[in-house]
Amino acid sequence: MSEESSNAGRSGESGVASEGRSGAEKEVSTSGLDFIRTIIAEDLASGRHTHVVTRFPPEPNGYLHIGHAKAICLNFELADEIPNSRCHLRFDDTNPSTEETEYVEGIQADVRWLGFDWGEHLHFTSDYFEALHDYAVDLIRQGKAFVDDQSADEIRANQGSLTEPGTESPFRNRSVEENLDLFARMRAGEFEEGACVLRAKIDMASPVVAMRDPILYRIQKKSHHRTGNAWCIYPMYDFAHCLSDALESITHSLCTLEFLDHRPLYDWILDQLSTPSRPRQIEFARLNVGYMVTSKRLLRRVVEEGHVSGWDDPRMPTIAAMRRRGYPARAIREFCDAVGVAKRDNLISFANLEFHVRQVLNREAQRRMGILDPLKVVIENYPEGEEEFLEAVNNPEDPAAGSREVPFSREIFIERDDFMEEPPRKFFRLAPGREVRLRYAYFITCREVVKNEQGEIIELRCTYDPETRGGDAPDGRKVKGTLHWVSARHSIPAEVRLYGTLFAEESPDPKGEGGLEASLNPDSLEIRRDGRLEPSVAEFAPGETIQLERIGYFCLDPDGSREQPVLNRTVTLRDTWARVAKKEGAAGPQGHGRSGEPSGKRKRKGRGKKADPEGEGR
RNA sequence: UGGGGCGUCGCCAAACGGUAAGGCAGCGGCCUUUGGAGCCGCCAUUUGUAGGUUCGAAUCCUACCGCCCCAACCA
Repeated sequence: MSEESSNAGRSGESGVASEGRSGAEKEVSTSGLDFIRTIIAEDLASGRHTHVVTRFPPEPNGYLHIGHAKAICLNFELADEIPNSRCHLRFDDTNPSTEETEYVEGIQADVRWLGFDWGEHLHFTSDYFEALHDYAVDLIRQGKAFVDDQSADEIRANQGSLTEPGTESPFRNRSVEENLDLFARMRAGEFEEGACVLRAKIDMASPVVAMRDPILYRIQKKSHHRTGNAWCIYPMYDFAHCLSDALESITHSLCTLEFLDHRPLYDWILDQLSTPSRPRQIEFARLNVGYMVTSKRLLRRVVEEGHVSGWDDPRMPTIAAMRRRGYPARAIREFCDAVGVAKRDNLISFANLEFHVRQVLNREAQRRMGILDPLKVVIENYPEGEEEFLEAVNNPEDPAAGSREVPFSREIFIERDDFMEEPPRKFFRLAPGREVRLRYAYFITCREVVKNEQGEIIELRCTYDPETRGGDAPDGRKVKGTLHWVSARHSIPAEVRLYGTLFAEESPDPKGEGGLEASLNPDSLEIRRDGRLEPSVAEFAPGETIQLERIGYFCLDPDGSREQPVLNRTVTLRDTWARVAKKEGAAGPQGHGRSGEPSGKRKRKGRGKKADPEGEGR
């Protein structure tokens, strides 16, 4: 319990202000603050607290997802905003049958990657097992807890229903001595799993089901990932969580709405026991994002049933997956900030997340050229065997990013859907007889279309204007379109993975007809194996994200090599042409390698989701 | 049907009795060597509904309607 050291030092121990400081309520401006920050501002103004201690308390039974990201940002940012405050990372490891070390490591990596630091305050509920046990004994001594020999079925049957009160256990009135003895023997391993449990003695007739003599301890003869076989009784969430908060001097214990009903129990337990501090639980609405699902149970199924390659498959809504896909940590943070904190159910559009991803990538990602679906172009009047290097800006949004040289030669590749034999209105790209600009290179004019026996276009014959080197015509003539390209001879091959949404509908219903299987988007992954990239892409390391001009942002995947990079499409560029083409009704090209884009159906029967059985907020 | 929470623009979200911020999406336009980015403009006479209080109501009161959560020895 040496939890009293604040990162920033010199703050009041439990966060509660010393007497003299409190006094008259100061007026604080809370305008524009979310309700949690409002509460905190008032606590600070009234002198109730001098600083804040929050915590992010994941259970190590799976990887963190976008929903956790919101809780992480909220808790850690609060600690950053308020002087002398801190945020703990606490693993809520009270259930040895589902928890593993693999997850505690993954979770730490994810939180760190998101940009947060818990300093000295890495904690485990399992560190408090002894203290928790002593608190339980205290409760028994007070006559407020008892050992119940009923079976799980009996306990359930006697619990009553939502409209009917439960009935008291026949073991409810055992003496303190007997309970003490029985609990000691539970701990000593004398009973089998399920033989008995420790229950609080509260009120079987309470309209709040959580208050009907809730179970505090159960027997589990399982090895725990940290305590090994030291224990065979493990505390339940409701008992462990509030006390762990109190032991760590947490001031504001933020969790998701499904724990609202548990608050009376949270408070009851703390009211019965003498703890070093008195935390306050505050509930907020969990984050829901379109086409994503945030239930560790479900995500685990998606992984285990092989619908994706793993927890970090770029289609997953996990933090590890978003990292692999190329979502910048900053984008996720800005997204969470923008979404806000409130108590109403929500479903944030996937487009909103993508907006934040594009926003930071636009500022930070270097530009390169690459072709997803190559169409060969021969520039007839360009000397055979010749090559030259053209200067290209690395990031127009960031002059400091400098420039590079891109090789040019007689044979190049352009994007297949940058050419149309019979261009519709408003199609500004290449067409027979039309002149366009090759980015950073020359104006070219299409002279001839070469087809195979099947009538498929296999090559374009063009001419270039040597006067337009770099992309400007000395005579001032303009072109409507600028195309990206790659020198055939110099380019390197690439595999490009295009991702659509993992789920088919904005508000997936894996519990409905067809189950999980039917709710998945069958087109969530499209692999392009014929990609060609300008050679300098080889210089990027796995994990780095670049923009392929006019196409989108792509992250180098660890599966690739320098010789043959593998690119994960992070997000497409906004594609005005796709919208125009659609509006024009033209069956024109759909843009560059679109696949499985959200179709925009917003089916939802009611808002919000069934609570994650492993809700992320606590 | 017991208890609890929540209803403000298509999606988020401010407004705390003084006359509906902002973001996303969308729609126009400008600009552009990325149909990207950027810039400009438009986008709730009305806050689930119906009453009431008040000079004045999204904010207070009443009733109704709707959505979500709670009956794991999970968290």
